[in-house]
Amino acid sequence: MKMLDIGEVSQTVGIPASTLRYYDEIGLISSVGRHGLRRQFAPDVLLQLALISMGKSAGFSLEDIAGMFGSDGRPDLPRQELHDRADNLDRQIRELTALRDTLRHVADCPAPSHMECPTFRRLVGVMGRRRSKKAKSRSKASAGLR
Amino acid sequence: MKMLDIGEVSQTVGIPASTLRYYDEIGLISSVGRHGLRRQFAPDVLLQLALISMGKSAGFSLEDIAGMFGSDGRPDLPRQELHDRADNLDRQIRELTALRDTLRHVADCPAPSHMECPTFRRLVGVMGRRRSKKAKSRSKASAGLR
DNA sequence: CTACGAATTCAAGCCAACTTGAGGTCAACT
DNA sequence: AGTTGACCTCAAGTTGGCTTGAATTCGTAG
Repeated sequence: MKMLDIGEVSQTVGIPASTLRYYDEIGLISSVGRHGLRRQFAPDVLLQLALISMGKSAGFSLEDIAGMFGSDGRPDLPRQELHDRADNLDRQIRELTALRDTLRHVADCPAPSHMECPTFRRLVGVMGRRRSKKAKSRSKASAGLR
Repeated sequence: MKMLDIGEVSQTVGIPASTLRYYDEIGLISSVGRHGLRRQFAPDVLLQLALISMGKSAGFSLEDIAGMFGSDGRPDLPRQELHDRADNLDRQIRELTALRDTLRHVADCPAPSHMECPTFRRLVGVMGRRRSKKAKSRSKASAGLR
């Protein structure tokens, strides 16, 4: 099995080696051994890093992400928790869509202040409703509160 | 015009008063005056906070968000920049969707390690392609790199 | 065999985004 | 007039996620 050293991984995924070392340190990824001093990574790490990147972009903390997939590929969260997170993502996707539309609107709408523009207010209104607020219970990231 | 004091705003949107004060301090929102010592906010602030919340959930920094809408409701970014950000959001939405699906899959798939599951690999593959890497050029937030 | 360059460790530093705490002010109610 | 409680300021502290720097260790190419 072809191993990668940190430089190759870094090159490939565009993440600094220092960051990869840090991820290794906190157990988010793990090297399969050493060649001399040098960490050797299995190719799977590239997949893991893609996952991590997605997770971060969803606003999850590194700790959360570790819990979802584990550095070994096994999640240590119960199924229900995972489903909940997926549901939160659904909500977040809707919000992002609204934000995207709002941004496009703001870019094109000639109104001097958007607070007065009905279209703007409607777009923002998409997310107006307060959700049940039990959200922050566990890890905070799920509610995008960071 | 009915003004709100910080406690009401805090209550309504579920953001601590300390945070609102902080936002005021950095100019992300602004109070319309004081009643004695107390900041008074126009009701519009609720809309702004909704926007801010969406922006954060998209991974934008507070500074970025300020640039997009301004505490006055006027963006101080050029239209093109706003459109670019909207486009980035599109990409991010796709990633989140993939992550959501992956999460659901992980919750339900019986395979011992997901690295071996083809469905998993395909899902993650949705985002595999490196985008042109010019991404981080300006503010870093747009690429969801934080 | 030696030099090179890529990797290593470890401690310290940095930034954003808040939070906390001490001590003070003020409006409204009794 | 006095008490209450929500608000205020300002400085300092905290957390997460890295980055930086100095001193060191290797493997490989010449």
